[in-house]
Amino acid sequence: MAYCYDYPRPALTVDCVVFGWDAQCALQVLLIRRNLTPFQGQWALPGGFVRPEETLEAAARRELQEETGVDDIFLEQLYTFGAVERDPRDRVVTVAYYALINLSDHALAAQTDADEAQWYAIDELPTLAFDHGHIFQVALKRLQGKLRYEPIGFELLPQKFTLSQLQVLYETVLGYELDKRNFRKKLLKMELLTALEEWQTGVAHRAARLYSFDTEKYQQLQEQGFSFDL
Amino acid sequence: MAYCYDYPRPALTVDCVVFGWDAQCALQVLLIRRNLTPFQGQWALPGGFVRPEETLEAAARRELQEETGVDDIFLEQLYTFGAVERDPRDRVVTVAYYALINLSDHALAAQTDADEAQWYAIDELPTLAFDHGHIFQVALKRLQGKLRYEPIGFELLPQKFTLSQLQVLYETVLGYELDKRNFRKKLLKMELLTALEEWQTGVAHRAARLYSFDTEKYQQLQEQGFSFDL
DNA sequence: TCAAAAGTGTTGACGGTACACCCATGT
DNA sequence: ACATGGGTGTACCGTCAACACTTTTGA
Repeated sequence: MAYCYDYPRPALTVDCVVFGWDAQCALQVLLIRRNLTPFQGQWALPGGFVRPEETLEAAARRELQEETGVDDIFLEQLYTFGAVERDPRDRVVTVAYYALINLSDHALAAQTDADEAQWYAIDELPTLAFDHGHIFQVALKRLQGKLRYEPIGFELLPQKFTLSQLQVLYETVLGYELDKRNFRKKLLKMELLTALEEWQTGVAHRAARLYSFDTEKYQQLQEQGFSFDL
Repeated sequence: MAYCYDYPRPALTVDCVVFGWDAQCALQVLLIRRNLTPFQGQWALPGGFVRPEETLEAAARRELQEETGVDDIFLEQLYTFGAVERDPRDRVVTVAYYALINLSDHALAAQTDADEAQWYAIDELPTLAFDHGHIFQVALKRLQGKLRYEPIGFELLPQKFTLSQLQVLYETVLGYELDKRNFRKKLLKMELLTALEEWQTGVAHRAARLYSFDTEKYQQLQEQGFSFDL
């Protein structure tokens, strides 16, 4: 396609806030160390320029793959940031995405370029380049908001999980405690969890039953007007 | 600022889905007739290119002002649309906003350029240019979703309104009926409405009391963790 | 046998829903 | 006087929150 519209164009990038959940039950964010100016050497969200022939989401997935080896994960558009001075060198508008991933299934692969990628616990983040600190805050707030009324917490857990793991996830992300009995009652009544005939292993106490989230059932119920609510 | 990043750049526009509510209690959308190719002569959402020195929201407000004379209204980012072929001539990414306005207070001013602007009832929309039909659908769904848990319905009404007007607004936008007594009880219990010593005029029956929405009180309550819920 | 987490029910309070009639006003 | 919408209360039911003990297992 030709350049039909002759106006000066802001540059357009995508940036990803990738949330990970590990076996130590801490919420983490994936950062990369920049090896280009500006902010060379500083930590930043993975991201990069949108190419002319790819959609925004495709650009986000490509950058994630290139910079961190992460593939095939939950990814959703967050917000588009367009402050004029957010990049000191040029006008750059960025479409931010947030992603959810469980660290037990997706180890960080070797990166294809020289950037260093690393997980940081969300309460120990270094200072981030550009307005990435702000973008992270918006993403965290969105995650907290969505957790209660959409079943996205399961994206952070392994496919098979215990109810306690799920509860700790909710408590950690939301930042407050939940009653064990009420939590279990509410979840099981929704009938979205499949109780497996499998149990937790490697623990020094009674093993908990494993469950899996029934995506198909959720879609069915959703079409009938059901809406998830923690 | 110089062009520091040497990549081909998609063009960047903003488009606005402006919802209006009129005295006939119908939800409307503001459209303009295009006088440029592509889609010349077709109806489209108001919008245009983002200039290098303005934020996205500023661009949206400027385009609205230029094309429709509309000023100083509720405006919020909706979503960013980046399908590769959404503009047949060039790669154009658009950041969509939605706006709410009450038609009794804001008549359509004379437009500063030659575009024709017009309100359409949302169930009688013409075919729209580009993917604007899709953008409108997304905006409508967002409006329906937000109406229930944020007090944005008041943006569509005049500053002083009756409880029945508010109820009709909710019923129309949400698409289902509400119980009069329960609706009033719930709203008044929130203590967000100020009962005025003023009454509806020009009706051929008992005049209803006018209320106004107390924005300050809402902000106070919000800081204390209160959340609006229809 | 001890430690550590798994698993399980009941009660009281509150909020949601359903529902019908009289009142005020203008024509 | 009549037509039109304005305005009001109660009873039932389901959902949410609070709360403590027994069971299982590995060390």
